[in-house]
Amino acid sequence: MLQSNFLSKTLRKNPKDSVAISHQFLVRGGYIQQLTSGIWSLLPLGFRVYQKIENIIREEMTAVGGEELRMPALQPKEIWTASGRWNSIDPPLFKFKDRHKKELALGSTHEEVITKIAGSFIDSYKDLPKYVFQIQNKFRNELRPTAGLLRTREFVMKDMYSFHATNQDLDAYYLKVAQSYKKLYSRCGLEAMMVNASSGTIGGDSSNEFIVAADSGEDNIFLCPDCGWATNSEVGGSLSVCPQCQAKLIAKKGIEVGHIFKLGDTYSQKMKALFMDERGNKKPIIAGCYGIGLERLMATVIEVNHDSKGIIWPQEIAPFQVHLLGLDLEDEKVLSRAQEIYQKLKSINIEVLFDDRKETAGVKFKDADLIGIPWRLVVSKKTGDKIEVKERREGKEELFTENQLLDKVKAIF
RNA sequence: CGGGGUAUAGCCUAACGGCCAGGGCGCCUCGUUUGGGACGAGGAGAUUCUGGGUUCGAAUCCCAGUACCCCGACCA
Repeated sequence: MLQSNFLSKTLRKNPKDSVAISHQFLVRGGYIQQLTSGIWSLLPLGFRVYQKIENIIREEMTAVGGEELRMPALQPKEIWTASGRWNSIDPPLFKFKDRHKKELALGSTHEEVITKIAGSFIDSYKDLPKYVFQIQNKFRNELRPTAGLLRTREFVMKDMYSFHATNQDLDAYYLKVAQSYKKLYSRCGLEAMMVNASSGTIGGDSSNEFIVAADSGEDNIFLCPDCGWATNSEVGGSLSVCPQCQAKLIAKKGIEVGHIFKLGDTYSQKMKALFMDERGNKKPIIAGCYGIGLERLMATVIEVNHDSKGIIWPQEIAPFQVHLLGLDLEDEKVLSRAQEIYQKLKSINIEVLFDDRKETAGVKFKDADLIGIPWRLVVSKKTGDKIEVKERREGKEELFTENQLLDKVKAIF
């Protein structure tokens, strides 16, 4: 991709009212733009990162047996009155009427819709278990959106739902999903802790949150350094000692990047999603649900992967794998050299962003730091027929020949 | 929703109640530059959020509305 073709531009100054680092760098780097409070566009650069995260999540959910589907954002009032949540869910639904005066809502979560679907196909214990997920826009009438992408009113969520004949089967699968969550966060460059959590208005028997430690986070958690037990202060209160091993707990701030629930038969009971067991008894289906907010995950990555100059993307979700800066491009020899490197990298399927703009070296370096692609290459008069290579995170510059560069790149990606 | 704050060009901002709302970034033109946000000259770009009020005179003071931000609300 040629940087001269970008729609967005970088900004020198932080947006006026911005506080969160991720908010500042995402806007300044040209990744996102605000439409109105809590509602954001993902610009081409931001959308590339988003798509990488989406694909990682899709892969991991598929790996634990999930089948992808898509449920509607527009939902009728009836299913929400059936579950008893039309007026009680928090944050509230965006509600409105269609031209026939029929009441509708924009879905903030999909337990109602999926329970209706599952109930219609699952008749017997022989039909269980089943696992489905979607990656879809959610709408939440938040009291107050905050911090750029960290809390918004419209966002994309991966929501997975599992259906089981027994609580034991749910428990086993729940652990499996929890493991896949850890793996997925790690692929995104994050270390997430699983903590005991409140189930809020989703309901159910118990739930766990995945928290990434960050001073900018708004969740307070207590963590046991010895056995790894952890809880959100919402449920744990102000504990000082681990209930499992009596070690002294550590208090930390963090960002919630996922929440999984053992719903049990909460929705199946209310919405009559029943199956017949081995003895011919009708029973409510046992369910679990598992959610991740994608834009929040993206912002959280930046909260814990940046320096004073800009973002430092982890390899797997960077918008491009390498950033090639062409300096002195008015010099024919340098220009054709840079274009040659650009084409060679593309021909071995490296995602390369080529800064071919008519800008000074300083501008290109500053923008590269801000945008945060993990590997920076420079071709200029000074580098001659070599290529300067620098890792965004480490910051040491090395001169490579073309073959050394190609070998290195093949080894990394 | 309760509390607090802000609103001046695409972005960041200045302006005691007093001349034509000033500057920086970005944008256009010309020239000089070119390894860490270059320099000079010229140019375009504003209903100072909206509506009322006070005043000889309002970006500035008052009232109302709106929008956005921050703290609070068991939120992915």
